[in-house]
Amino acid sequence: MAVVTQDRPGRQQETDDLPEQLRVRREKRQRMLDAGRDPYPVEVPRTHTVAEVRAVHPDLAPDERTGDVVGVTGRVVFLRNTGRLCFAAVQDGDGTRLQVMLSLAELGEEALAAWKAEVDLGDHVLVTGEVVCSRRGELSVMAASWRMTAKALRPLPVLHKELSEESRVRQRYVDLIVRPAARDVVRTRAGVVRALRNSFEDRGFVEVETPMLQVLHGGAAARPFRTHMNAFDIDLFLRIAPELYLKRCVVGGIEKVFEINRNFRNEGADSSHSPEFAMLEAYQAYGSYDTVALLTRELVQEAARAVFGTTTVTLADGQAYDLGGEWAQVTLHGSLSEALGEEVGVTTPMDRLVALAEKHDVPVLAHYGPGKLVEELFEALVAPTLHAPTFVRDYPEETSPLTRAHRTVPGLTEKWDLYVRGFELATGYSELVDPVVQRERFAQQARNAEKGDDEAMLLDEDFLRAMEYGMPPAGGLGMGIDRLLMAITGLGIRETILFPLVKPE
RNA sequence: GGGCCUCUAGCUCAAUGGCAGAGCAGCGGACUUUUAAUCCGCGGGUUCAGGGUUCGAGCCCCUGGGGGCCCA
Repeated sequence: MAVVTQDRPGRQQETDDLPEQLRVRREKRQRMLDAGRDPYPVEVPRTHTVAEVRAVHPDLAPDERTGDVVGVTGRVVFLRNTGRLCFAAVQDGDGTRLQVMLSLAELGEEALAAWKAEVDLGDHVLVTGEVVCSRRGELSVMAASWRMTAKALRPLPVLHKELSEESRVRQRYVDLIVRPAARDVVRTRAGVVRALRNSFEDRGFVEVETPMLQVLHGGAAARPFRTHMNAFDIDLFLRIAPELYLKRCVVGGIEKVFEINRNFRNEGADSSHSPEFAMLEAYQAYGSYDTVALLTRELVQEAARAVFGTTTVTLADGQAYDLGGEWAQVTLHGSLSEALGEEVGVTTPMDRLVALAEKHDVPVLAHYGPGKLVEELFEALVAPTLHAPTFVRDYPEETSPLTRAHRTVPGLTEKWDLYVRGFELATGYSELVDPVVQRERFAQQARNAEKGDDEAMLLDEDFLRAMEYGMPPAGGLGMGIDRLLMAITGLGIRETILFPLVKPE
């Protein structure tokens, strides 16, 4: 792309309006250009990363010289311009720091003066010289030459205090520069996703990518985002779940299939919800909710081991949290009955549930059926108490329209939710594969929509057609990647997502 | 949706209704061993926006906006 720049009479005026520190840096950049020194060179002769220099010379004695000449690059994070011997620390991309020293004797008057006049905190520089150790015992590069590799036009924030929470999120690039923990989260997340893929690979699963732009949204109970496609002049939805497409894959013979990708839900944003979030879904033909429960536990434990080397993870608040071993299993109605001190089951009448809800200050909405109300009671009374990883099993048919009926208890489905530290981390099912029953469930959803349930699913005729070709029995699971990061790090969701959505400034 | 807290210099934060400040950062000067160096000097503000009360508002009141926490 060709960019035409020209000096306009107003240019000086524009820079006059800037805060002093931004103006000063722009002027330094211009002075470098005027002097024929490129503040943004295309290529610089880096010979070693900072970490490599540190690895080669781990234990130099004070004042020791090595004879090794290296070229290191990094962002200047410490700057001490004294008379004839200057000190700086550069930080490499991985956060490793190294001292550089610039002396009148080694550099000469002109290069040293240029360093003092042109280099600010935050600039990227290349320093070439001998690896030495300072009199105070600090591993250093004694500069024989230096050059700017990228002039920063904005000052770094104070390096000794944390950025405000809002700045961290709005300017994550700055957060990443100044806060090692922010960089760690990025690497932890990458490690977790890699571990998940490895675990699936080991078990013979195939990774696929299914549509994010959908004519009909389905596969979950949630409000969707809408968008418009100009070429076909049709409205589309951003997907709320990949489920109905992954099941089409299973129909087609991809018997072990998974997808890790983004879902979009047009709902609130708070410390545990993001409108776009990364989701894992997996389907296993000839499996059931029991086999995917085991798979889920192994996925989480293998991810923790891959990233931390242990299933006992240390959370952000310093608490240790054990994800190892077998995990507890309770039933939805059983755990709720225990919390209520009164037996409730799938046949407990609506008026009794409403009375219990009122007693415990749980709001009852008009379109709630008994199943939905039981779940609301559970979420209010039981979920927050489930600290250790716990599978909560056997949910009402009413709220699980894509799930197979329980093999022994009428009115229930073979579904579990996995709770960790009080929040829902994953969910699993014995999938419904009877197309006639599936059609009836969709019809019920349509009736719910008419009663005002804006999370009700739409009837997907093509999905039903796929089911009518025959889908083998299967277990399915879904797990939020962001939630998984929260579970093993103890961080809020805005810390696990690099660039969470924030309202425009 | 409700309640509470918060928004001031590049960053992090102070400031009984009475001259808008500090640390770091910046600018000028000194310093060949500094580690958030030290010393001398200097600049830097639409106090989130708009309205109101007042002799006088960063502070009190109202409306709106951003962020956070708690509750539902």
